[in-house]
Amino acid sequence: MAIIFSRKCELGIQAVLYLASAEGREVISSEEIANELKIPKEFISKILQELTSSGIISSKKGKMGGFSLAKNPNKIHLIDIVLAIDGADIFSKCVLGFPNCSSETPCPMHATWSQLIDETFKMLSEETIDNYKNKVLRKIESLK
Amino acid sequence: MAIIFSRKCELGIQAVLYLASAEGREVISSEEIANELKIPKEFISKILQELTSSGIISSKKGKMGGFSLAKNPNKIHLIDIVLAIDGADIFSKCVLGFPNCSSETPCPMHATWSQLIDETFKMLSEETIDNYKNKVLRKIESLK
DNA sequence: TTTTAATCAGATAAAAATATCTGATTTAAC
DNA sequence: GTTAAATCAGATATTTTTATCTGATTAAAA
Ligand code: SF4
Ligand code: SF4
Repeated sequence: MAIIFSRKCELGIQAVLYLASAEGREVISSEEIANELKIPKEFISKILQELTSSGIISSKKGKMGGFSLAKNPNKIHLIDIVLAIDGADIFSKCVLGFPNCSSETPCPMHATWSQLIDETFKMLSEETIDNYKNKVLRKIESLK
Repeated sequence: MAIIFSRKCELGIQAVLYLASAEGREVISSEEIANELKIPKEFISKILQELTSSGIISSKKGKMGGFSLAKNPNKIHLIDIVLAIDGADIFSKCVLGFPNCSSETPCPMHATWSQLIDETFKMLSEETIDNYKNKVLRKIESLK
């Protein structure tokens, strides 16, 4: 189903981007996020909880509660979300599924794949969600 | 669990590489492959069946039966195995999981990711299993 | 202070992926 | 021809991932 990120991670990124695009407003309810992203409220709630406990977003309980970014959008990198939800496995494990390969006698796939995944890691680490929010907002609007 | 290929696909690649490394012998039984790769015989059998029906390997039934490459190892590309088992989704679907994105108003992730996945596709298409077999055989031996 | 609307936390359900079982079929060797 | 060893095909079981439900807690507003 998912390409390289888990579904949870995909939706986590989408949700954080949506929060970023709603700058200026205090908090956004999980219901609004669910409606905008066209996914069940309960599922995104679970994901938002994970992101809250890892410090990327913050939540306000009670009536008029909701979620907001925990820090400035130019301080949040995509890699933060990926690591919080999916962990670091994709950046370290063998792409062919061999257990405990030390890459002492690397197979020919190793070099190319290492380079690709390193570039991916670099991209995710460099890009802040600040750079993304407006374009993705348009994307979300096109879902309506 | 798996990075970008499904577990089936990982094991499919491993199995084809093992067949390639056993050049000269007529057929290899699924049991031998299972033992060498340290995975259940029944699971690899299912995968070998899929690869047989997609024409990458061929099988010989009955006593003394087993599997062998269907063509010269320099004619089999890694992409053949990936497409046969996992299909083309990873090369075309949105990495953020947005449905039907036409990339008319691409988000900033699009360009970088497209490039990375295109390079992956290119690598898988260019590399034949002939290039891989010896190194991977060493890898398999190190599992013992 | 009571009501209401929201998150939170943990349990549960459903779906998908992964793995295993069973029996039929095929073919080599006796 | 019979037996034995292998694939083949489809059903079933297990595990993991994805999704949903339920009830408790929190805090704003009446
Ligand atoms: S060398 Fe090959 S088998 Fe080893 S970790 Fe790298 S890709 Fe995997
Ligand atoms: S533009 Fe962005 S949202 Fe659209 S397919 Fe590309 S990565 Fe996905």
